[in-house]
Amino acid sequence: MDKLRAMRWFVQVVTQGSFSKVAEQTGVSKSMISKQISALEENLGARLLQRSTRRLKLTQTGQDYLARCRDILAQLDEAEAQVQTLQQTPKGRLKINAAMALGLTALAPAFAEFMRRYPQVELDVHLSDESLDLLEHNFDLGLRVASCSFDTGYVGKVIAHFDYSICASAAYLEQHGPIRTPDDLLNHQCFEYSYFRHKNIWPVGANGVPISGRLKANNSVFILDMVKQGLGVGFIPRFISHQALQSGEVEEVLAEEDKPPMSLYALYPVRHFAPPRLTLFIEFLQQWFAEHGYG
Amino acid sequence: MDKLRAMRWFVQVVTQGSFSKVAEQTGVSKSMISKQISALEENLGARLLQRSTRRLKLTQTGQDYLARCRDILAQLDEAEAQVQTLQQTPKGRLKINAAMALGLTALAPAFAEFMRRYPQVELDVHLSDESLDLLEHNFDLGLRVASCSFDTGYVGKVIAHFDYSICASAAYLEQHGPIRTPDDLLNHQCFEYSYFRHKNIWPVGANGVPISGRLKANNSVFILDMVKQGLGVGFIPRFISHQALQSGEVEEVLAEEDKPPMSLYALYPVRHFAPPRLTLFIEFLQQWFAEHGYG
DNA sequence: TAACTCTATTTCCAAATAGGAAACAATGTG
DNA sequence: CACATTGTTTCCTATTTGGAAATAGAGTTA
Repeated sequence: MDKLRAMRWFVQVVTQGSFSKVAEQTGVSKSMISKQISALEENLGARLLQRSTRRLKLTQTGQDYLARCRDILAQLDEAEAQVQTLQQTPKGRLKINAAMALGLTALAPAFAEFMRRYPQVELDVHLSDESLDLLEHNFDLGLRVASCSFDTGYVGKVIAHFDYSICASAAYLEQHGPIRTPDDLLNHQCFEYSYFRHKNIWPVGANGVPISGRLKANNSVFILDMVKQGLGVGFIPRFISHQALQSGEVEEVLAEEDKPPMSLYALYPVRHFAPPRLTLFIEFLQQWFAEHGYG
Repeated sequence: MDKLRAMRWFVQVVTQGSFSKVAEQTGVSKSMISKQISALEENLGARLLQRSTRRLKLTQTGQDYLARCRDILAQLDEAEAQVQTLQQTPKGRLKINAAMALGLTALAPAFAEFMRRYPQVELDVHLSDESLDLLEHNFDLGLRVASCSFDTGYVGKVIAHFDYSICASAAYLEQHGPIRTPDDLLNHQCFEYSYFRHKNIWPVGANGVPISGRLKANNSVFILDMVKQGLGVGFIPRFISHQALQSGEVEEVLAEEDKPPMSLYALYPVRHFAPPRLTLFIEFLQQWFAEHGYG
């Protein structure tokens, strides 16, 4: 029996409060979790969890053992991190969470380059826009833009700086007239991004401009696509619009106006020793973005 | 792969300096040890041992990892000991070393009683008269009589007190005459015990008596058997002669004379937390011998 | 109270793995 | 230069693992 794995699962079961959740997250069947926890209890000669079908509760013994498990597992990770530091050969898996649009645009080429350079490191990338608890889902790293509400127990580090771009297609501009000052936006189809901090006020000009339009969406890539098709104007992070601007599919307007800066943050758990592959990855990202003009 | 077991084996391999020795002691094939150590290295992505067919040498990484392994494994044992302390249900295996004669006589009934009372505890008893290194062979407990040269890293505790008896068979005494004073021994067939501290001087009377006889042996049980068969007189620990004296097979002579006392020592490794089954076992022995008149 | 839903557990079976015997390779020894 | 000893590899079987599905149990809702 793989006792270490059982211990890891035990810790997860307690933090998740459910066998099934752990099974789902870990990618094994719940029968496995059940069997292994039982085997662990059998092996220890003690019941760790008081189970009912609806609720799990740590026994006194389980409480004590849990703390020791956490400690032991942390030390084990530390030992392996140390080995890899000595070996200079980053290995293992990184479980990464990133916002959907970010992953589909700015991160993809950077990740690809990393994977080419370090063939021993495996990536487990979860793209999602829901802000889920990194700790509970055992993410090694979270990548978020301009989010300052960091999970407790995580460290935030700035990886890159982005800015916004206001985009429209040439066809659209020709049809609806040019945009030369912020106030011109008042008469245009301006698309609202659902999660945008300032809602329907675009932060350009002295006091911002209240915009309106027929489309509101929760995904900037989708909005960009609508812009490409000449349906309106978008306030779009440059890392998303970059390619379309290069290719001429869309044009930037009000480029000279000041727009609020954004930062890409790396969030990772506070640990005594972070595994080398993690620090390596973060440093790699930082350098990659610097080299691509997003320093 | 059972990484914990691999780590244990790795530590053992280093202390023993050999795969084969560990295989023999652990009771698995050497191919297993080899495979598991290799798997551990593979898993870590680092070589731990520099091997030649004749010599093993820790790599720098191995040295670091070894220390952490020791630490982690100790903590794991501690955690499990703690669980069992909370549960009050001693479980697991005790690997015990004891002198041959001791095991065959005094210890056997005590061990049997222990096994009846605590069915969850397994015993792995090694009887041998060679004084081997308890630590290197991973013994939880050593039982030795009057030995004060404790291994380093072990704690010694007195379990019981024995005395000697001078024995002869009724037939022998009838044939060779009675033994009423220490000096009478000079004219008798007195058997010498090879490992006896005082060699051929029996410590009775004012200055001891130099004895001689046709038999010298390194096993008191064997000597007792010779005594039973009427071949001579033996200076025999009472825990060995006890039964024969009770049954009348042999008779005690010079019972009133002072003889040097012996102590039964329990030797066990110094640990932060000894497993409950070990402290339980030692306390049990102590009590058992007290109840049987050897306090 | 009954149907329902979401748990953990058990059962059963196919697939993977563990683990030993023996052949093999390599290195220090006499 | 044989020899003895040690770690590795190979090959094969017995065991174990682990998932799908059935089962069982407890809270929730109609």
